[in-house]
Amino acid sequence: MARVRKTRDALRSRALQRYNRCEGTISKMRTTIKDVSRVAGVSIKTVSRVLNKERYVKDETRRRVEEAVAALSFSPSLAARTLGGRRSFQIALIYDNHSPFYIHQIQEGVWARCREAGVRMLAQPADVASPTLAAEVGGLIDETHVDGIILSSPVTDSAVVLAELERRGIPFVRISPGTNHAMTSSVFMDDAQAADDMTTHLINDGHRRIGFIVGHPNHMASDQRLFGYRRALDRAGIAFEPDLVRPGLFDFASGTAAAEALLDLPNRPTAIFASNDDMAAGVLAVAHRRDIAVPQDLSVAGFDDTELASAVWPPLTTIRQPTRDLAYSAAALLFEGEGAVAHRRLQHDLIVRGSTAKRR
Amino acid sequence: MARVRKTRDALRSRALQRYNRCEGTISKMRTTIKDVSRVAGVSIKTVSRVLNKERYVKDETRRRVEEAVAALSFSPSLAARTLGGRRSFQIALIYDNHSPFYIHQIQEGVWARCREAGVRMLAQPADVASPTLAAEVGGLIDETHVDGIILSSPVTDSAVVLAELERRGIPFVRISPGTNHAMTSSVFMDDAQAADDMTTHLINDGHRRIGFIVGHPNHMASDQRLFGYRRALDRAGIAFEPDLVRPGLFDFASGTAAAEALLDLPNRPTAIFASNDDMAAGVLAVAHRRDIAVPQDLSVAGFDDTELASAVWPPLTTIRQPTRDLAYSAAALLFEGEGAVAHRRLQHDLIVRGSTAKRR
DNA sequence: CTCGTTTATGACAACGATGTCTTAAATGCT
DNA sequence: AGCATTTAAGACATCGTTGTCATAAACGAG
Repeated sequence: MARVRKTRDALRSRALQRYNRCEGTISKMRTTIKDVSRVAGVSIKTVSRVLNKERYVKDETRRRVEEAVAALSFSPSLAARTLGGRRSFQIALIYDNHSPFYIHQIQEGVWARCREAGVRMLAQPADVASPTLAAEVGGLIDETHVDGIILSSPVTDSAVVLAELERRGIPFVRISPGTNHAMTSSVFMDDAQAADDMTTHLINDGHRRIGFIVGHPNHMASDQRLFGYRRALDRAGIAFEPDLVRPGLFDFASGTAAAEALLDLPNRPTAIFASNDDMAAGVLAVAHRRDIAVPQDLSVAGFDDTELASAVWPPLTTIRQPTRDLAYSAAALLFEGEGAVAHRRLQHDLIVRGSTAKRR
Repeated sequence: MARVRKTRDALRSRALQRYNRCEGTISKMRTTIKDVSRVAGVSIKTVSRVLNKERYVKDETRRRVEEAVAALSFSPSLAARTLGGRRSFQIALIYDNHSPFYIHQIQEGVWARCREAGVRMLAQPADVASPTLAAEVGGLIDETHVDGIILSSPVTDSAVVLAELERRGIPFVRISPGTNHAMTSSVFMDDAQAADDMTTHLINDGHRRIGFIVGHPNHMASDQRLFGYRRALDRAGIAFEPDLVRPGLFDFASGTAAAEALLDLPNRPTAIFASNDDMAAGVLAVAHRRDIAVPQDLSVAGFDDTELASAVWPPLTTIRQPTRDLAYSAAALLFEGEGAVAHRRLQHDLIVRGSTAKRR
C-alpha cells in the first residue's frame, strides 16, 4: 500500500513542508518582489517596472508601489536580477599596486561613482606577473556577470588581460594606461608633461645636477616620467648623465637605496626627483641620516601628492596627480560610454612645498 | 485567420528565436553547468556535486567531470548558486576608517582568507554617523545574500548595526571591538596593555612628563589606549596631568595641532606618545619646524606600525598592531565558526626605532 | 538468496527577478 | 462612431544553479 501511494504522499509532504516554511513558524523568509506586489495590489511585473524606472506605469500605480517598497524596506535580490535580466549591477575594479595610498584613492573614486549609479563595485587585487591572470579575470567575469571592468595600472597594460576582455566584448576603462592609448577607453594625465614641469621647476631654481629615481618597471608611467625628465633637461641644454638616474620600485626601501647611491657620487646632485612620494620619503630619510639639510643642501621632489607627501618633514614638493578624480571619471566613462571608445585627460598640478628650494 | 492562430504562431516564433539564439549565429552564450554535463556525460546534478565536493560521487566520475570543467574553463555563476542554494559564496567587509594604510591591511587580510575559501569579499565603506547606516547594511544583505559580515572599527560598535545583524541572525565577526566583547565573535589585541607597554618603555627611558594624544572619539580603542597610558603612570607613581593629554582624530593634522599645544606648555613634555602613527608623524613635523631635535630633545612614539612609521624621519618607535593578521583571523573565524561565539586575541609588539631615546 | 544499507546518480521543482508576448483601456484621428 | 495608436498592466517562460526526492546498483549480514 505504501508503495502505491508514493507519489501522492510525496506531493502531500512537499505541500506540508512549504506550509511549515511559509506560515507555520515565525517566517525568516526574505522579502521578495511578490510581497511588494501583494501589498501594492499589482503584479510582480509592474513592481519590476517601477524598480527599473520603465515607462508605461501610471503615476498613481507608481506611487502605490513605491510606498509598498518603502513600507517593507524591500531591496531586490541582485542574484535574481542578474540571472533573469541582462545587467548585474556590478562592476569590477582590478588592481595590482603596492602603494596603499594610491589604491585607497582609486577605490574611493570608483566607489563614489558606483554609488551614484546604484551599482556595486567589486575590488579585485591581482598579480600582473601571475601566469593565470587572464584565466582569473575570465573566471571573475563568468562568476559575477559584471557589467564592466575598470583596470588600474599596471593591469592596464597586461596584454593577456586586454585580449581576454576584447574577446568577451565586455566594456572596460583603463586608468592611466601606458600602451595602445587610442584603442580602448581610458582616463589619464600627462605623466611626461608633469615630470617635465617638475624638472623645469628644479632647473629654474638653479639646479643643474638633478638626480632621478625611476618608477617600477611594470608601470608604463615610469617611462613617461623619465621621458619628461629628459625632455626638460634637453630643452634647458643640460647634458643627460646616466649616473644620475637610478632604478626604483615605487616603495620606500627602493627610494632609500637609490638615494644612497646618488649621494655617494663624487659630485653629488643638488636635487633629487623621485617618481613617487614613497621613494621621495626614502630620500628624505637618507638625507636626515647623513645630516644633509633639506632643502638647503638638497632639494627633494616627489610625485602623486598622496597623504604621505604632507606627513613627512619637510613636506614634499610634488605633482598632484588627480588619482581619485581619475578613478571617478573612469567609472563615469563606463556608465555613460555606451560601449564607444572615449578618453578623458585630467590636469595635474605642481605643488611646491618645503622640500625644494633655490640652489645656494 | 490571423487571430485564430495567434497562440500557435507565438509558440512557433518563440522556438525560432531560441533556435537563432542558440545555433543560428556565432554563439556568445555563457558556458553553463549543462555544457559541462554534456561533455562529461553525466547529469547536471552530478556536476553540481563535484563542484561542491559532495560525497557519493565515484572517483572515475569525479575525474571526468573535473576534466570537462577544465576543458571548458567553466566558472559557475554565483548568481545562480546564490539563488538556487543556501550560500552566496560572498561575505562583506564593512569599514569606516580614514587611515588608508590601516584599511589596506584589513582588506588584504580578509581577502587572503576569502581567497583560500573560494569566497568573494565585498568591501563596503560606510559612515557610522549616517542615520541610515542600519538600513544600508540591511539593504546590502538583502541585495547580495552575503553569508557573513566582518566589521572593522568603528562600525564594530554601532548599536544599530549590531541590532540589525542580530535581528537577521547573520553570522558576523568584529575586528577590535570596543563594547560587549563577550556577546559576539571577535578578534582583537590588548590596546590597553600595548599603550601601557609603550608608556612604561618611555618611563624606563627616564621620561616623567609624557604627553599623550588621544585617538578619534568614535573608536573605542582610543579609550583603551588612554587607559593603558594612565595605568602605566599610576604604577610608576607619576601623577596624571590633564594638560599633557590632548584630543586627536587619528589624522596628521590633528597630530600637529596637539603637538603645538603640548610644546607650547611652559614646562613642556620630554616625550609625546600619539595614539597612532599618523598623529605621531604630525608631532615629528612640528618638532622639525621648531628645531627641536628628535629624539635628543623630544621622544616621539606612535601606534600601529603602519608603513608610515618607517617612512618618516626618524623612524617611529611604535606598537606593531597585527592588523592584517587580525583581519585574516576574523575571516577565518567566520568560516570556521559554525555560528558559535568565539574570540581570538593576537599579540602586539613594541617596536623600538629612532624616534625615542633616554632622557638627557 | 533475500533483505536492508550504503553508494551513486538522475529527474524535477525552486530560487526571485527580468524579458517577451498578450491584452485591455485610454487616446487621437478621420 | 470607427479604427489605429499609445498607454498600462498581467501571464508566463526563463536565467543557471542547488535542494529534495526517487531509484538503481553495489554491498553486507542473516
